[in-house]
Amino acid sequence: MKRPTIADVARRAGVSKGAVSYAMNGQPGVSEATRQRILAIAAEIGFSPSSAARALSGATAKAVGLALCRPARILGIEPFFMELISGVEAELSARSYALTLQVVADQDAEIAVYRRWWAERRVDGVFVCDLRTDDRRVPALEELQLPAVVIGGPGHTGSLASVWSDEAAALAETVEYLVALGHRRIARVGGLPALLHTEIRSDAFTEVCGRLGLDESVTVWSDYTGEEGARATRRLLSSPNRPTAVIYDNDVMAIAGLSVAQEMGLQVPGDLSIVAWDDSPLCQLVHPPLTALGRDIPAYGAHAARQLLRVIAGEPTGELQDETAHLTPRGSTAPPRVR
Amino acid sequence: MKRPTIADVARRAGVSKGAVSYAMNGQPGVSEATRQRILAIAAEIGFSPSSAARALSGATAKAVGLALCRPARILGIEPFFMELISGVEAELSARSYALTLQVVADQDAEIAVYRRWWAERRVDGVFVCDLRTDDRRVPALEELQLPAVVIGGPGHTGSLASVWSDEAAALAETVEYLVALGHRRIARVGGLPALLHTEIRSDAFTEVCGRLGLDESVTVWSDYTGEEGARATRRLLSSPNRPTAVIYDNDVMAIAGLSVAQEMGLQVPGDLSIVAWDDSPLCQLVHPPLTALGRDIPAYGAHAARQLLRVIAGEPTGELQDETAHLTPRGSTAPPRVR
DNA sequence: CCCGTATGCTTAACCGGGCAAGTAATCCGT
DNA sequence: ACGGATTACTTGCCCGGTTAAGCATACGGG
Repeated sequence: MKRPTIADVARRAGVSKGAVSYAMNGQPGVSEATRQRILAIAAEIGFSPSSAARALSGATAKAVGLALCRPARILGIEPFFMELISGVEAELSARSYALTLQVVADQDAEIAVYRRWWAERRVDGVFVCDLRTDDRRVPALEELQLPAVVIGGPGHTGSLASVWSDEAAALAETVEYLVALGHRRIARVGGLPALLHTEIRSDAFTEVCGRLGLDESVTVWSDYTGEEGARATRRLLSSPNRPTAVIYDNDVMAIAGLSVAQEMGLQVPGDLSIVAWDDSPLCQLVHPPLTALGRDIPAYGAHAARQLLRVIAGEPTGELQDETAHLTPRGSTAPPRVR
Repeated sequence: MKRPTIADVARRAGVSKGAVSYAMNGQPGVSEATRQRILAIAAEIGFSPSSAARALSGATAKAVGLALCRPARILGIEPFFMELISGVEAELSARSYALTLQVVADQDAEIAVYRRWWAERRVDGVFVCDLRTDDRRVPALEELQLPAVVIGGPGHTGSLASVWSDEAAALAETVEYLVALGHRRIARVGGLPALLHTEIRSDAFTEVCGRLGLDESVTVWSDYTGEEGARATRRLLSSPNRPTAVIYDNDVMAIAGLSVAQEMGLQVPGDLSIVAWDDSPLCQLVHPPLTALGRDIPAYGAHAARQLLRVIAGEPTGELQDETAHLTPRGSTAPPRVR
C-alpha cells in the first residue's frame, strides 16, 4: 500500500493541500469545522507529514545526534551510557524528536560525523560525551555552529552549553567519609586520564588528601574495564604499605577489585574498604554489596536533552549544574581492622 | 555560516546543478575532468547532499529504526543491547545508514512508533527485538509493509526476515555438560515467560531433562533483574531437595544467584554449580568466575543489519541462523560434592 | 448602499536534490 | 561532406511539505 501524502488528504477532503497543512499544524487559516474534517480524514487514512519534506522547507530535522566513542565491549558493560540514552530518549520523544546514534572510533571520526550530519541536515543538534581536557570537538562544533550540549564539565566547553555534576564535591565527601571511619591510606583507581572528569577527580583527590593530611594516598590509572581494574588492584594490594580503602572510578572496576581482594585472601570490608563510582544495580549484586557514589543518570540525560532543545530553539543557555552524586554506604566499607 | 547546497557548488563550478548531481553520484553524464573539479569544490566548501532532499525525491531515508521496550534500569544493566547496537551500528555506518533509536513503554507504543516512522518516511526499515510467542508487532509490520528484521526466532516471524540463534541446542549442551559432571538435580531461572526465547529454552529444558531422565528438574521465572534473580535463587536453595546446579537466563541473575549462595553459606562450585547465559565481561569479574554460554553479540547485530539492508534492497531473505552460543567452563561449575 | 475588513480558502513559489528529456558540440564512418 | 551516434552538458519537472500572497465571500459600520 502506498503511504498517503498531504495531497491524498486534500483530495478526499475536497480542499487544497495548503488548507490541510494549516489544519494539521494548528495554524489559523481554516475554519474549525474544516479543521476537524481534515484531521478526521488524516487519521482515517493514516497520514503523518513526511519528515523529509518538512525538513526541506526550512523547518528543522526534528532529530538530534549522539556519537559514542568507546569500543563495543566497554559500551556494553558500562550501564552509564544506556541509562543516559534512555533518559535522553524519554525527553526527546515527548517532544517528538528522534535520536540518531552512531558509534565512532576516535575524535576525528566523531568530528567527521558531526560535520556530515550537519551538512546533510540530518540533525538539529548533538550531544558531546566524554569531554577531554583539550577537546578538539568543541572548536569544531563552534566553527560549524552546530547546536550542541556537552555532557560534562564544568569548563572546557567553550561557548557550548553543558550539563555537569560536581564530581569534586562527591569525591571529597567520599574521602571524608573514609577518613571518618578511620582510614589513612586511601588509594584511587582512576579512569582514562585523558578524560576531563578523571582529571577533575584526580585534582580533587590530591586536594582533599592534602587538606586532611593523608600523605600516603596514591592514584593509579585504568581504563574502566574489569581486567585493568583487577590489575590495578593487584598492584595496589601488593605494595608494602597497602591501602586500607580504595575508591574506583566505576563500578565494573570496583567489582573486579573486590574479586581480587577476595582472591588474595583479604576480607572486605575488614581488611579493605571499597567504594565504587556509579551506583548501578551491579553494586548490590556482589557480596558484600558495594558502597557507591550514585545519582540519577536517566534524569541527567533528560536534562541534557532539554538543554539541547533549548539551544536549538535559540534560547539562552549556559552551564547547567545537575545533582551531585551522593554516597550510599553498604557492606563494602567499614573502619579498618587494626593491624 | 550558511550550509552549502548543490546550487552553491554548481555556481562556483560554473555548471548546472544537474551536472553536480551526476558528478556527486558517480553517474555518467559529466567528463572526468569536470567531475574532479566539482568534487574538489564540494570538498572545499564542505558540501554533502541534504538527506531530506534526497529522501524526498523518491530515494530512501538512509536510516533504520530500533525501538527498545524495556525500562531504563534493565536496559542499562543488560550488556546485550548495547553490544547488539554497536554491532548493528558498525554495519550500518559502513553503508552510511543512520540508526534511529527509541525507547518505548509497551508493544502498542512500539507499533505506533513504527507506524509513525514509516508514515513520516523517517526510516527505511526496522529491527524487532524481544520477540513474543504471539507477537502483535509482526502482523502490524506486515500490514504496513515496512521492511523489518526480527532479531530472534526461529518461527513466529510471519513473512518477516529474521536472524536467530539455536538456543535449544545451547541449552541442551549445557544440561548435558552438567549431567556429565554428575549433576542430577538441575534448576533453571528463566527470563520473562512471555518472550519467545524463554519459551524455547523452557521447552528445550523440559525435553532434555526428560531425555536424560532428570525428573527433579525445575524452572522458575524471573525478569532479568538482580533482585528477582536473587529471590528466585533463595526460593530454589531453600527447597528441601535443593538443586546442585542452576542455569540462569542472563548473567545479571547468575551473579545475583552466586551472591545469594555465598550469603547462605554454600560453596560455589562445591555445593552449587552456576551457569550464566550471556557471557559478558561481568562473568569474569566475580569470584569464582562464572561458567557461561556466550556468543559474539556485536556480530549478531551486524548480521541483523546486513539482513535488514537486504530486505530494504528488495533481495530475497528468510531466516538466517547465526552462531550457536557455546559454553565456556570456568570456576563456577564442578562435580557436585557428595552429601 | 457602499466601502473597509475579517474570514476561509486557493494558488504558486520555494526548500534541495534526482532524473528524464532536450540540445549543442564533437566524433566517426563512408 | 554529411548523417548518425556519442559526449557533455542544460533545462525543467518532480518529490511532499510550508507559507506568502491572492481572492472571493460575508459582515459590519457610517
